Amino acid sequence: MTTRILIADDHAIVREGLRRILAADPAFVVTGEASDANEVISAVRAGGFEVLLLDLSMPGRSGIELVKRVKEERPGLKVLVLSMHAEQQYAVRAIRAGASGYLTKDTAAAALSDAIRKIGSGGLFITAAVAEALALGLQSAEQDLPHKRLTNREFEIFMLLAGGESVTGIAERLSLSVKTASTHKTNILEKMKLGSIAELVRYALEHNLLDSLA
Amino acid sequence: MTTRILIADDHAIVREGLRRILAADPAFVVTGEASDANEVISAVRAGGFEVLLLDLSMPGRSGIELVKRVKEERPGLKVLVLSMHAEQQYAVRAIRAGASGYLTKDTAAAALSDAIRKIGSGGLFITAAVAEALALGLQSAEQDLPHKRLTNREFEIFMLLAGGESVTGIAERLSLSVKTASTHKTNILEKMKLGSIAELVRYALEHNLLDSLA
DNA sequence: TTCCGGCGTAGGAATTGTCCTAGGAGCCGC
DNA sequence: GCGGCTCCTAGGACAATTCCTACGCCGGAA
Repeated sequence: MTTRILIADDHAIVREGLRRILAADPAFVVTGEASDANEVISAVRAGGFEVLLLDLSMPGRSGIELVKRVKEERPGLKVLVLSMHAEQQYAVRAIRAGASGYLTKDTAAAALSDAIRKIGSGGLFITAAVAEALALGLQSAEQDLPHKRLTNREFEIFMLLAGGESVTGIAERLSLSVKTASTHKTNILEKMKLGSIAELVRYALEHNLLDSLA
Repeated sequence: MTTRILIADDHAIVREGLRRILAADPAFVVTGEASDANEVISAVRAGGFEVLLLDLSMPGRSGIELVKRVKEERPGLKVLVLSMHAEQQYAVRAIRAGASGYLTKDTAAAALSDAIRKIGSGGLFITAAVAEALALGLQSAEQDLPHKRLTNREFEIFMLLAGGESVTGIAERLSLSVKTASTHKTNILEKMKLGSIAELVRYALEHNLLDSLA
């Protein structure tokens, strides 16, 4: 019994490489390719495959959103996310969005076949670290977007940080101790699972929270 | 007559994919792989291949510098740079550093063979747009956008900052003093007239310099 | 009512980053 | 081949930020 696979990656060379890796295993057959989010959605609607091999560094829609849309469209379809990024937060988000597995591109080619085989039979394919992060996060069970879990004060400071204010500047504007502003900043990054101001800014831009700024 | 090739890419899956693509052409034989800069240098010293297929997917990291080091080590070796980034500035920098060609990963697999064949016989493989940018030369092209005025070192650090690295992290990665990394950061912000890391990140996103980050 | 937990607030100690300054290397023009 | 230039590098003193800890407040639960 063969597993039919759709490869989604915006780089032709990577698609071709993946195709050839998968071709080596007779249990797999690649039935199509997609090079951007729209093609993925079209292909999902058309059907004809059991596993979607999805590269998360695709342009346009943020990758996670795409996973969600795919699962809304066809909940039964298995999605294996392939990413450049080892960061757990992406993995966790991808799994929460409905992906069945998360692989980084620095894993061995053999692991790719294993992963597809595993999720094809209904399992999850994730690393121990991701599993743990998921377990820890599950009890809080935030369904909403991370930034909605911030308190009012935190959100206020979040916006100032995204706008480029330093902790000192924030403390002055809000008549707070620098320590307080810094504490909020730390809590915000922790709560939103972000590792730096750079990531915070990306988050804000991706969620259109900065429209008021030039 | 076969062309011997070394594949350098930090992602095992991508290496495997490239290997299989090249395997389809009898004129090529892949004689080795390297997964980081040190392995590349070691392999170059050891020799045994005519073409180095080098992935620059992490532009900030050791990209352009690595090309230079390779060419210092063995000037006769042909280097074909493979990148995630369509941005011309990477291509121009790579060519100036001594690369014989520049391909993005969204080009077709067939183009890869063409490119290797072409540079193997001593030619250059670049797109018309890159050729034009090169021809226009140092002056005009670099007055253009603020980020093009950055030096190679500054641009490298710019990308790391945009990616969320701290000055300390950058200093460690590049084996620099924290003071040096901080000096570069200050100079970058000054040169680009940016007031904070948040603005730097927005700049990078607006100019599509961060496509590889999700 | 009393207790609990989250929120907003900081202090002191420790870490991290900046500012000012400067030296060596390489390159270009004359 | 000698200034003069930019680039990359960093030291010392200082400033900003974080880390760990904690305390009062308030609203909901027991």
